[in-house]
Amino acid sequence: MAIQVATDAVVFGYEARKGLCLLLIQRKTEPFAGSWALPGGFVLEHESLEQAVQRELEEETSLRVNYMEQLYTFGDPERDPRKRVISVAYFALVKRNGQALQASTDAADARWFAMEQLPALAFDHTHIIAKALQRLQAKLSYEPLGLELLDEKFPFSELQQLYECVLQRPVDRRNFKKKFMSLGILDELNEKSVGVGRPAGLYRFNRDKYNERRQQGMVLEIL
Amino acid sequence: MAIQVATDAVVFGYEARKGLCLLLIQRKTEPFAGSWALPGGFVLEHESLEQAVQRELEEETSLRVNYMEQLYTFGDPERDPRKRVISVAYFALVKRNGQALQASTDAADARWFAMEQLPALAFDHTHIIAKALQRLQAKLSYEPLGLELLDEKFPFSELQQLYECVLQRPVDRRNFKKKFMSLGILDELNEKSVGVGRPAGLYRFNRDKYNERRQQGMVLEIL
DNA sequence: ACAAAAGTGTTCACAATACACCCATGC
DNA sequence: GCATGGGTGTATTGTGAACACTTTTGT
Repeated sequence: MAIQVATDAVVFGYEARKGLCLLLIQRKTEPFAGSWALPGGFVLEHESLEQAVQRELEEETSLRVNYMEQLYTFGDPERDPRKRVISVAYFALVKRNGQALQASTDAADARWFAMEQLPALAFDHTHIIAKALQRLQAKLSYEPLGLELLDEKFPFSELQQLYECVLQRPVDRRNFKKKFMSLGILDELNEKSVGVGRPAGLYRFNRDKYNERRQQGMVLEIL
Repeated sequence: MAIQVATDAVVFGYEARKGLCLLLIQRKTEPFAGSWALPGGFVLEHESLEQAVQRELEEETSLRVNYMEQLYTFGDPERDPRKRVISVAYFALVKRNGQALQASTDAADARWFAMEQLPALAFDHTHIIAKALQRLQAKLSYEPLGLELLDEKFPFSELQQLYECVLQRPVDRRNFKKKFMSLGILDELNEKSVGVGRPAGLYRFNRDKYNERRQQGMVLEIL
């Protein structure tokens, strides 16, 4: 009997109200049927690892992600109680606006959970999530990953709140804006947000400028 | 037919004369028999991934490494011409002083190659090595990994040369020493090196102090 | 007019950089 | 005494951090 290869996706979303959220599915099948778990499943013979994660994610939640990278491979012989399975975990970010979740195929349900209110999880998924959160926090400081979590257009304060929420510490408004704007990857739009208080200018991520700077070997230290 | 799981080890060594070196083995078996490749092989049913890399490394080269961490998992369906194999690559550092290489079991030969003079390699190993080198360069800047490549006792200039060699740029002697010493993780010994020119003071890595600082959440930015 | 959130500049302290001369040993 | 590499300090510049008041809107 051979070793099986699976993938799991740690998918983060962000909402101003709930803060950082995580996408989980409820398992239909043993082991851990009924438990909440990361979306994922076995890799097919002829697909790449990336294709496998994306396929599983779509099958289980009908979701398309905005950013994805490999996180880590978990291979403890005891991580699956039934057989030997190693899992290549991926780390993903998604803009939540609009996209509805829709459980299907292998999942009984799919839901967003606030990071502070995660349910008990199957396998070693708590461990995987911890690693993903570390990665997110680390990368946020030197890559503009936060922009992958926000809507197309957003007020600057939302970006700041995202940073504060993920890094779990306050961020000075003026210093943050100064530094972030100096990266030259945000465009200010001629639109204002609505709501209570003074309307805020809206910004948009300029991916072209970003790629340009990257290619020039520019290091983007944000915090 | 299932997917197979293998591990590969990218093992770096350092020698003042040759600079950064890489450990390669010559394959005995198909595919790519006779080619040079990274040490590695299939994971057994009941061992962890780490155990697998270390076992393979010992079988093929009789070497024990000094530092090891997971690098990345390579899963392109075409990476092995015969069957589907995914490989979990590890990144390792070894102090070269003394330890003799000894090819055995699965390897026809095992040798250190200077990074600038690598032979043609089997599979996607060139790609794996490129990723490992990136990782080494990146980590060297914020973790004292260089110390895992040097002898127990070393003159400060050797550490500096190691950094210059890996990062491929000159480093100012005084600034480098100031910064590195301010980390408080090196002990100066009452011994001097011998050789041509003025004898140099010898230093030793104090792992206890290092772990202490880490636990205090200290960030070690080196360059 | 008041509550709520947005916008904006300056000062200060520390850290990174650049830089050149003298010292100890072996041959 | 000369060649080789080792050792050290200071001045300048740039960057990160701290900090408070005014503006715009809705109610």
